[in-house]
Amino acid sequence: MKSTSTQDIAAARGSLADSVCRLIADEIALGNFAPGGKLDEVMLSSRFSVSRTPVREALKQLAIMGLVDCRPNRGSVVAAVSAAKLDQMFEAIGELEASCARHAALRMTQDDQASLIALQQDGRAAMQSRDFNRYDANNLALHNMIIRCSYNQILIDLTMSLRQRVAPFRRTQFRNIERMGESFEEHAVLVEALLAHDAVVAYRQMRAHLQSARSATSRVAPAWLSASA
Amino acid sequence: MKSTSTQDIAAARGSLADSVCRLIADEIALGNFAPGGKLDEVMLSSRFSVSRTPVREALKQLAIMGLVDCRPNRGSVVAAVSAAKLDQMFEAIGELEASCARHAALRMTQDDQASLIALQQDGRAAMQSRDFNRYDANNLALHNMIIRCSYNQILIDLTMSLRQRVAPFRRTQFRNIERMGESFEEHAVLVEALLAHDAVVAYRQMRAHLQSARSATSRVAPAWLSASA
DNA sequence: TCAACAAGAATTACATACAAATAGAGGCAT
DNA sequence: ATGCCTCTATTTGTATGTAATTCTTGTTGA
Repeated sequence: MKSTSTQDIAAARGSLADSVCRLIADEIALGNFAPGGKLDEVMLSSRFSVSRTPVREALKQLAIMGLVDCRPNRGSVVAAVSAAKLDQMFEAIGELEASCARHAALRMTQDDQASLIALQQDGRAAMQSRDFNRYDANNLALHNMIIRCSYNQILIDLTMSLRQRVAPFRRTQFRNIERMGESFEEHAVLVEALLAHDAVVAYRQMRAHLQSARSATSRVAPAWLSASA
Repeated sequence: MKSTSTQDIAAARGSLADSVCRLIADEIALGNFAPGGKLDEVMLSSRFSVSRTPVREALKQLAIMGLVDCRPNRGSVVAAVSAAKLDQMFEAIGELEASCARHAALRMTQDDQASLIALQQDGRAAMQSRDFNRYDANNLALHNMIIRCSYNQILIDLTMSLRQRVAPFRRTQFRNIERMGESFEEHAVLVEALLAHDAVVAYRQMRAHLQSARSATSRVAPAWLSASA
């Protein structure tokens, strides 16, 4: 598949390395590069029609972000995390998003609240029409909204970065109607707390919500988890 | 000053880029490179006796870590953060360390507890002898200990990384005896909660502790904070 | 037959050369 | 005199070449 062409590169402003970095990150998140798979520099450079230098810089950046594992003199592979580490990631996301929710409860504006209500209604519609994909997208949008409403760019960056990092391992947990309804109910309590500026409940509810989402996703226990990482 | 020579580079195993990355990070943390100051690639490469390639890769990595600001075609500068952003960083650290404290309360081993007690006693000695530098070091060690005791490598990495990021802006807040005593008392409550496996109090106390440390440091309001970042 | 060693192939790491873009200074026009 | 434009010099971005390390494979010995 040649979904990424030279034009994709040129379109992005800034250095080629950053563009390549984003492109590889997207491919990883989309699952086109399997975890554990080797990322050959010449393969990547020919794929994106650039030289090896920006590819190398991109790989180094991705290593810092935790998406690839860069072994000295031995090449780079897509970071394959152990089940234990994936669990730690979900735990950390829970902590971060819960903190975001608390701050969001205290800081979100009227406009934010309106957007939140709109998202919730969209989620309800998605649930009622049994549209798993739509609900999944809505779930993502709702969480991103709450994260942004923390109005702490550091927290936002950390949380989004970590979410991106687990993206390749995250298959939609909404494959059955029960989980979707459960999720919607949890969202409802959460949104109510946020609208009421109830920081304590918002925090606790977000934490509980991600806990149940965590156990829901952990059941789709996958082969692409490495034994040791 | 030629404190960093070729030998420093050779000593570190692994790629030159990673070594250069660490060296630059250290220089920044130590304040040898002032926030906002330009990081000329040829200057750095001659300083560390390497070519520009590993320097560039190191700068890219540091940009991801947030220590430098890499502007396209305009060079890299040491990340100068605004007072507002610094405050956000302290807030985020508070959230992360509080989460670590909660997990530490539930997960720390007997050995961990013994180490914690030893650290607390060392802190008491430092306070009683009015040794600000020693107390500062002890404070750092105690916090690092608690962070590690979360036994969640993701949380540990995120927290340590963020702490490193604010390091250049952190001057010791223990310049008066009152703050030191205050800090020790807060630590005492915290340690007691940790030893009792009281997650709720440990979380709350760590959060409160970092809050007061934050206001203590924010008073040494510095000139090297950029107006806009 | 299996294990260990050696040689070759492939891939990464680093350096250097070249190209492109930006910032600053100086001149010109208004 | 001031604002704008252009030219130049400096610096960054990319490409390619060279050296070093690792992985593979084939051979030899037990």
